[in-house]
Amino acid sequence: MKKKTTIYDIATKLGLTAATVSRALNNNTKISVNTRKLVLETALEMNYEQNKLALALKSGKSYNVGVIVPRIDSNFFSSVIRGIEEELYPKGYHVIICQTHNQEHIENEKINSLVNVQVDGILMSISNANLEENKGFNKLLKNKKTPLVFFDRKKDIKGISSVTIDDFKGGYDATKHLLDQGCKRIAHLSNDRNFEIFRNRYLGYKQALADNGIDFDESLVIETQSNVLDGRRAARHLLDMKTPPDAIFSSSDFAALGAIQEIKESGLNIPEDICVVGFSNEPFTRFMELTTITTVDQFPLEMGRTAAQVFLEEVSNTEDTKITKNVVLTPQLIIRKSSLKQKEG
Amino acid sequence: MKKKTTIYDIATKLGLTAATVSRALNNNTKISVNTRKLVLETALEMNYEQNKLALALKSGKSYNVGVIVPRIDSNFFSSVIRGIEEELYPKGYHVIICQTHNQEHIENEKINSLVNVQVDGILMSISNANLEENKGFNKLLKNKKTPLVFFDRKKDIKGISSVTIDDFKGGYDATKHLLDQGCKRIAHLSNDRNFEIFRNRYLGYKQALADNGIDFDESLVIETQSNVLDGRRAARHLLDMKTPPDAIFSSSDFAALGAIQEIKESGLNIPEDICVVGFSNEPFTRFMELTTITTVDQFPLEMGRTAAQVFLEEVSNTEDTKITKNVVLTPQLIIRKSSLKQKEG
DNA sequence: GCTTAAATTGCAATCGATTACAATCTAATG
DNA sequence: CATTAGATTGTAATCGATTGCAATTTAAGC
Repeated sequence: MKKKTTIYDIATKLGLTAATVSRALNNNTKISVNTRKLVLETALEMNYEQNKLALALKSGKSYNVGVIVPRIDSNFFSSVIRGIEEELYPKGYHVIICQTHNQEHIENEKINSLVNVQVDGILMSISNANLEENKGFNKLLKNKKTPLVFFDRKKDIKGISSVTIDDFKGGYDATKHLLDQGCKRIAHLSNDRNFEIFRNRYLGYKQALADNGIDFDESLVIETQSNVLDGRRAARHLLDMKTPPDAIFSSSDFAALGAIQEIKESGLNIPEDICVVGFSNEPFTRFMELTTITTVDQFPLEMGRTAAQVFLEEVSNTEDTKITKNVVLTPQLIIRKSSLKQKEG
Repeated sequence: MKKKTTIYDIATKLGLTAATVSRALNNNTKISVNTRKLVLETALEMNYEQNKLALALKSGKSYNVGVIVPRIDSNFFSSVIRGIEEELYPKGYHVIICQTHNQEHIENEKINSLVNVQVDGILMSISNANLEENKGFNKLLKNKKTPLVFFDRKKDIKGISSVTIDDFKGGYDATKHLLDQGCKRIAHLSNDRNFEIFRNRYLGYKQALADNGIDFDESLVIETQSNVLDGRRAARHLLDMKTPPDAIFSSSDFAALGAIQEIKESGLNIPEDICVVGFSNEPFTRFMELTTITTVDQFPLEMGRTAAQVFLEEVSNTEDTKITKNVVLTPQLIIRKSSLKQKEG
């Protein structure tokens, strides 16, 4: 097995120096036309390929970017990652994937690990609402040369860029839509509101109620994980109330689906008896046969692309002052059967 | 901004040599207990972290593994990747993601690119049925030091490991199930049979027919892409036949969904008039309200884990002879409403 | 106290590419 | 023909960690 050819091999063959070969290959400093031609030809003929590891060591740039998400096997996160990969690969970057499974200590570990392999930047959706208490994270913060970009689940920290959607607007629009449908008693399946995204959806919900003269009723807000079973449980609880709600706005499509299943099994009709709105525009919400689910699209592909662009801007910034961007994408309410009552007449 | 501390910094501080520090840190050659203790303490105190890039250059091992898939935003592939990441991270590897979008030239490029950054191995699901004509791929083949593991969409190439499911069995079981339901005229939505997986599902389908005395009818096999629209088109075509089929076995859940939509809109009932079976156990097949979809589970998480294990075996193999493993997982037919006729009585 | 083996530690090369600085060569000018 | 600016190329250090071999120190044995 022959080893890879290096610039030294080329240099030896041509009676030159590695330095000259390097310069010729990089089209860089003044090199005579003949030498350059000769070097390029020989390089081609010897199948030369630049050793990226050597380059990385010398330059300190690995051309790797780390992406940290709670999990990759959800449509939302995999779509974001798709966007990131598509945007960064053409610029020469490779994308390293890390999952946290929503566990703080794993998040810590992965941050450390990525910093340790000298990624040129980290794009992440946080799993730990108290990220600032995180040792690895703080080290990253101080070390300002490695750009950090939050997407979706961000934390509002000075000097850190982020790409999110306007979750407040998403929550507001969803709720307003339910009000427009004539609903008066709208429940909300929230999630851990230590995370900005869930807090903002909740706040949007509250504001929409307030703007439309509906009293906020805390008993109608239920903290729910993003899964079908939890959605069912929450719906069951709501249906068992003395005065059940006439609509549910869920901050998760999965929980919305669970709610729909529970409601239907109770013999109630959607949207006639209860309207339901989810959040994320997961593919299955469109695939439902009877009751396609109204939801809020977060444009994950776009979010990934944008996060990547922000990273590129930061990493190519040569100024002393750090660039910080906080991009907020606009969500879109997608109205489907689960919340659209027949117009009369 | 202070730079990272290196073994030289530690050495200087202790009046030692980098070599000694290195050995002390690696617990390796004989080093006096005192020196080791001193070095370890100082390293801790100076926040020393090994520079992985330097290590990578010296050792030739990057501890990065490349994963190439057609796209990441499908439940199947993202689940495989999840499995790979979970298996490899504890062993110190990072996972680099590449998408091909089923385009040969992109696949080529990404293979080259990964080899170029000296990944320690590549796990891939091929996009190009003629991969052997691929320059970058052949270079990889000759260069036997970098393990290559196919998963799912493999090519039968000597010396290359693979992890797949038994697609023949998957196709056979699905078809047999339909026959058991009393179906006599079973159509098959296939896909490009230059890929082994689709060819094997097709062959399993044919064999099940043959074993049960049903004549194979080529006009009932339709080549279909894995998406809803193509499934609809194929179903339309089948429904328009003089003698429409009484069952459809689709090698894709998405195409199966499209078929179901088209069939229902034609006023026909599932499974009474036409039974439908898909392939992959995509989440939505379980979420259908009226007609949950019978499908074949490919255990993607397990597939990813296994592929990673095969890689680990290959990479830790010190023998001269290359290990080659071809693991075949067993698929599982999951029977749901779309194909289960009411038992009489 | 001297010899010798064993235990530690140091020296220097290596992995490949880049680059400041020095050296050499070319050709033009007076 | 000598001088000199400008064009090329070479020298050597650098990025950090590892490791074979040499050198030194320590301890043991007589």
